[in-house]
Amino acid sequence: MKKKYTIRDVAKTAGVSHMTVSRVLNDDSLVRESTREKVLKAIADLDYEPDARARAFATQKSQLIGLVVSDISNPFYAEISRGIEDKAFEHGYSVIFCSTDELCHRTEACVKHMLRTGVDGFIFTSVHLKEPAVEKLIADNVPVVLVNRKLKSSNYHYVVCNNFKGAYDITRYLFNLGYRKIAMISGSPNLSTGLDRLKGYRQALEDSGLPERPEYIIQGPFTRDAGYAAAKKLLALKDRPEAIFSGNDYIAMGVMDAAEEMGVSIPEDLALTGFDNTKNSARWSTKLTTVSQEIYEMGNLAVQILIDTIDRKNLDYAHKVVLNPKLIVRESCRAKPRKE
Amino acid sequence: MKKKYTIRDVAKTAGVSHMTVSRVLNDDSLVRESTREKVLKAIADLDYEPDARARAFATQKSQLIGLVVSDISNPFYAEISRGIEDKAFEHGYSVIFCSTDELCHRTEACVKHMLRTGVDGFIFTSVHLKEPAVEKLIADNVPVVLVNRKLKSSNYHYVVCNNFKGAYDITRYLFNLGYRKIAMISGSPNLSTGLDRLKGYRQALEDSGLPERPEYIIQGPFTRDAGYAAAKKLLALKDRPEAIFSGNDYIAMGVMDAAEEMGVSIPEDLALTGFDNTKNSARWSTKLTTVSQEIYEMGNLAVQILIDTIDRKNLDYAHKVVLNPKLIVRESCRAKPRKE
DNA sequence: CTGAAAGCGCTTACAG
DNA sequence: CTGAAAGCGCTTACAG
Repeated sequence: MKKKYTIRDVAKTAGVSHMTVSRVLNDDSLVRESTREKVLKAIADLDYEPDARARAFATQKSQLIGLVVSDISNPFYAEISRGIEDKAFEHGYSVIFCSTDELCHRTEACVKHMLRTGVDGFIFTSVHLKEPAVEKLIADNVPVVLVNRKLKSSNYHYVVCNNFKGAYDITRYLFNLGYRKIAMISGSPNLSTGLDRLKGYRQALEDSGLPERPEYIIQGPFTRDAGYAAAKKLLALKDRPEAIFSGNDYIAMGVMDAAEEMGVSIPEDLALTGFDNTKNSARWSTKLTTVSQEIYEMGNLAVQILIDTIDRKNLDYAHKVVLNPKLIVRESCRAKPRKE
Repeated sequence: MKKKYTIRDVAKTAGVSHMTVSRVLNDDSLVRESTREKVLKAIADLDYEPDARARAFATQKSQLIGLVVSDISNPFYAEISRGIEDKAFEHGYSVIFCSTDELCHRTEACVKHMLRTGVDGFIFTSVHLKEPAVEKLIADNVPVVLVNRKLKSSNYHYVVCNNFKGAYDITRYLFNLGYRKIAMISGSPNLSTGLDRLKGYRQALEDSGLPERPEYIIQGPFTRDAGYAAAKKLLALKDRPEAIFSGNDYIAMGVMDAAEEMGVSIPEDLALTGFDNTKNSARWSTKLTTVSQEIYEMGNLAVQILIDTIDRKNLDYAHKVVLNPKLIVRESCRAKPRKE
């Protein structure tokens, strides 16, 4: 690196005190215009850059947001991250990220790591219903915003999609298409997303006057493999479901794998839906009916709330933002043919 | 936030000087075991956490890596990012990221922003052949590693895929399948990836004794839309190509769109290949023959080199790592049928 | 509008 | 093995 100039070098060059330089740097208006110009010239001449670390230390603010995410390479989270990044940048914040792979001990390690790097606040997109490390931060009044998923405990800031409604609507949609044997491959029950979607499905069954059949509900991780395994089971049932609501699009992808392997045609023999409207899900071997969330916006909003919290330390009441999802109809399900 | 204890509070509690506490914190071996225990107990009792900002200031190191990326929400870059993150975490570094959307002025803004946040070094995954902001950093001896793409200038650290070879191999593969009319929809010519893949294609044509036909080469951005537009043109030619080598998988996706629209069947009427082996490209409406790169590993290696550079300031010679790509054969192209 | 003083919480370098 | 001194480069709060 080239040799670093300090604020005092600039001051000497400009013939003022270092305090005046500091004022110019911070756009303090209490500087005579001619003085400001002298200082700006000195800054330009020396190609001076203020020392970020010194400033962070003096102000007790790093302008750093810690983003704890399930997996940055998962497109869903990558899109949230982009929403977070853009808004953070706008406000002069940087965001550091850490992937947990959904493991609580990694969440804890990430938090510790970020505390050591000195973030001003946290965004979590990947919490389980219980997550001690996160709950401790909240209890300590560290600025925290949750995105996508919620904790079981209640008083904190969050931005989520109305997963209950999304699941309810899509199940009702299948019902309205004429299906009565509707199975659900739900995500993990210790995640708020999986839980809420399951609740929505159940409520829709009830409101449709359909019985809940335990063998039609399979819970597991939100993965293609889990979807594949679950579909193999469901499609092997004697009384096979006519429609499957998948807890997310990756699960639906696994269902497609299984269906293809078992010679089950979608949508002829099986109506299939997903959840999330994952990028490109419109282009899979069968175009997927699904539920879209405003993923990017969730990230955006979270940063807004977080920065408000950091600046105002206004932790008296919790921001609870619930966005509405939207049904996206594609070819993977169509009205049930009236055979018999 | 709860009230912060300092190193001096711990010292007082433990009945030692703050220097001794500092030593314990930094695993300095020159501390008597009994003293160390006293200090550790005091740290635990107060639930003391060292102040990251003060430490960064005192050591002149933030343990922060700046990652400048085209778009974190693009799965290709998200995977590189994950490779970077994991290795960084291992070494106690955090990574802050900034997306540029391939715009030079945004690269510049990101660099400025990261300099202000005080990173110890940079990783760029998205440079154009010329990128003044990056070249300036390199000239100033700031630790920098490029990943995926190279600059035109020569003396710096980089980790890339052998794009020339990947393109060469896949073009030869098409030739060996019996195709003679092979078009290429290349990425942008001011990116090293696009350029090298085009060179590989050209060399393969030459070595195959095939003439280069200008109307068979279309250059543009690495996007689905660009692929679509280019394919519309190519497929409308009087002497239509029998095979299209797409500069990346997204372009190939656009080709599929165009082919579907124009009633051209893949692989029956048109052999198609991509580049990158994008996740799930095995599951598109037509499974794509493509070239795979070790994306995650590129990120991993880059961090290794960057940290070496930061620690040793060993900038005398440049690390140039070139990884070999691999041909992935799937159903989107098959041997040319011998008709006439 | 400008400056001298004190301090943010650590670490480095030296003394013992 | 332990401690007193000085300093990293800024900003905050006060004085003028």
